[in-house]
Amino acid sequence: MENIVPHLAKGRKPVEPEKLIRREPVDPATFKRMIRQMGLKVTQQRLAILETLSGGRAHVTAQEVFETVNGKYPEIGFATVYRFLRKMAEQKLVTEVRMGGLPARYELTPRRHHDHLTCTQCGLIVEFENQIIENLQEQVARAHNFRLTHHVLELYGICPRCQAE
Amino acid sequence: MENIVPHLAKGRKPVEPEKLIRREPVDPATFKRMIRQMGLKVTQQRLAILETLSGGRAHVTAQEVFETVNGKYPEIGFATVYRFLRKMAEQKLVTEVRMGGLPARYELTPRRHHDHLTCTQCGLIVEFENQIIENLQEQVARAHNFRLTHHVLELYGICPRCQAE
DNA sequence: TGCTAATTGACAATCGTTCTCATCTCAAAT
DNA sequence: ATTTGAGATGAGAACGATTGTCAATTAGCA
Repeated sequence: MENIVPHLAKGRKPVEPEKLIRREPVDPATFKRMIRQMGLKVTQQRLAILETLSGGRAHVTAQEVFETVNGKYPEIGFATVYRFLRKMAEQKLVTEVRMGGLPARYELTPRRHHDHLTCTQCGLIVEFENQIIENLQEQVARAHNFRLTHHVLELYGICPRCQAE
Repeated sequence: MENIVPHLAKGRKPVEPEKLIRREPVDPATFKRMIRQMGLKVTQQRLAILETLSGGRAHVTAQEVFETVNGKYPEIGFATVYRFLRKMAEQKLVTEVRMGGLPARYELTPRRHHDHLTCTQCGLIVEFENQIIENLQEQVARAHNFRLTHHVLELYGICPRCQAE
């Protein structure tokens, strides 16, 4: 059956791994600083979670983080992963990316703000920045006397490779 | 505990009812046409759901639709509501509005496309149109050779009334 | 009016996420 | 180094939204 709610097809063929956006690994010492900065205790679990967030694919679900960390620290519970991700999101150290009704994906908050362009066929995520759009959003909020706190801009479409097929 | 995932506070005071966006009721005969147009059978349940979608608050959750319809037709099951809303969303007759991790809200697809500006304190929803933003989105997609299918633009902030408090 | 596929209601199941609580551990103060 | 207590953890139950299952019902054409 078709799923309309999720903007990504369920039985989709996954995007080629080498196309996934990745980020440079972060120095482990930095992690401790980040955790202390949040006023939290430094634990093995939290370091492992940060390591996972930093090393591989940029946009991961809580489940994916759990599974990866679970490989190294089999005793970890998924509640810990969810809890820490939430804490970090509160402090804006990680950013949630929500695509329709699908599980939330998390990324270490990048220095520069960006939005996402997602392929509904293969799940490819392309990041883009557009300051003009940002400005126009501010303008819209001002016009309605809102104080803007954040926004969600997700574009969905078919990537070049999937169009070709 | 703070909830970061939903972009709306859980224990929020609800928006004043008269501020809720409403739409003009639609002629019942139109409903039958809409249902037939989708290649579906006309049933009391479906008419009641459409009536609910059309009459009151513009943006309603599936649960709210269920409860309203349930008042008139106590035998209705919520599966019927979900099923029909999904069918209509597939056919783009209704549009889903997703705000963070909160339950999806549905509205009869309006003639003119618009996006939403939501108050994270009281849940007030303001609709806005901005053709320039739309154009820029198209431009971004083109720049990455994507064929754009749809987008989600939700702005979140504090409405004037909540700022005043 | 009778037939048949579409639709329904009841409720179980699922999925992502959060809560509970007894146990454990980091790190500040000794 | 040891104590100690707030904070963190793991296991699993609970949760809320949504979807699936299936036998019983119904719309609408012949």
